[in-house]
Amino acid sequence: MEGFNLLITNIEKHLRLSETEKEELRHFFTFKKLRKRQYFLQEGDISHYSAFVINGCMRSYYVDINGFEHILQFAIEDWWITDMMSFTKKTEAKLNIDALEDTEMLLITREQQLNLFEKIPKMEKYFRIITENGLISYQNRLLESMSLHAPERYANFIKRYPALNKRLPQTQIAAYLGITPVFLSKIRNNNNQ
Amino acid sequence: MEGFNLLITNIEKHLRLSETEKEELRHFFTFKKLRKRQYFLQEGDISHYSAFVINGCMRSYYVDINGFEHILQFAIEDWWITDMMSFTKKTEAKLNIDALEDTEMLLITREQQLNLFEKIPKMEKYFRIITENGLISYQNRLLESMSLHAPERYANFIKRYPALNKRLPQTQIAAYLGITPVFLSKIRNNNNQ
DNA sequence: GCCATTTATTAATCTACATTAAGTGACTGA
DNA sequence: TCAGTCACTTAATGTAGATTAATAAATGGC
Repeated sequence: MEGFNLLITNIEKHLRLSETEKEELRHFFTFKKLRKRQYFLQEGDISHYSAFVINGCMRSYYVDINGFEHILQFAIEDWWITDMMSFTKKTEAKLNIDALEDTEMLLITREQQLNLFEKIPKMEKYFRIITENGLISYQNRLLESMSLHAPERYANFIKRYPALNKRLPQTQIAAYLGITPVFLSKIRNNNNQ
Repeated sequence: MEGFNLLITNIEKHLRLSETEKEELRHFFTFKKLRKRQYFLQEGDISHYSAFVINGCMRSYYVDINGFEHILQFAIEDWWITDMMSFTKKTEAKLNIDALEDTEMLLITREQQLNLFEKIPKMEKYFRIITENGLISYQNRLLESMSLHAPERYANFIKRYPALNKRLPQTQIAAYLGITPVFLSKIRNNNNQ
């Protein structure tokens, strides 16, 4: 399966897998390609899958009552993405997830994930760690959004994700930072007074 | 141990425990009391413990370069609180945690937690679920902070935590909502135009 | 290779919320 | 008991960032 090794490498950052376990693991995932702009999840649907990106780029976002998009997460290669609320509780998703570039990924359903925990218990550890890290990064973003002004948040974004800054259109970065593209343009040209 | 049953009840919302397991569990936790205004964790220290609140109220907050406090989380009875980043990675905490009321809690160290996962593997499931829920609620807050105005965020806060709204001073609620107490006063008296 | 759409820039005006300040009542503690 | 702090209110003024609109540049479909 294409890209499966990337996942294995990612898992092995956190724990050791035997060859047998790697072989077993393979059967819990399915491969999927998305075209640029194609939806992976739409608001109101149930997020049956959690996705591990092999290459390309996805985003999860919320559309407010005025139709504006607010980006919660980008996911490039080696990152996980899903609507955690909908995935774990089978509720209707509030988020949309789509592809910003042609993207390849590996999918797992919640049921398969829970089966996996039975079959290879240490995978529970892997997902606990992934989830801890996700929580940390949301916590960090919340904290930044409360304590920093837009130019500083943008500076941190560049420092943290230099690749994304070059790769993504300004509209998307603005929707991630919680500002308008107009204001991001000013920040970039240092006209923000 | 005082309050231990509250923890057991909380765990049993997610999985079954045998009597033996409950007995074993007990040894992984220590009991601690805090006076109102007493620190549980200070910025720069390492968060050795994760705390389960039995009664009282705690908060975690970040102090920005201008000295303003931004509250990330309140924890009343039946809630967990820690600086997840510092707790899991042994880095210097960016957050402070202190008691808003006299508080009793049960503590576990990261080492004890990891031992616990060895000894009672299903406890890994418990903490995975707790962490998933924590991630969901941070995600939700970030989303609200990006897509709603302060009066709507306050309305949601009241709906979600009616008890906290009555119990906490306005200063603390404002620091949680990311606004000034002055502005919260206006919102409450509906003078926010 | 051209037209249509999307993406970025610049400037003028507007608004949600912050800041400062002054005043009130309530709680605290020697 | 009284001074001192603390929590809240109200009002005047200030500002980070939004909105709108006009224009330019880049992109993409056929």
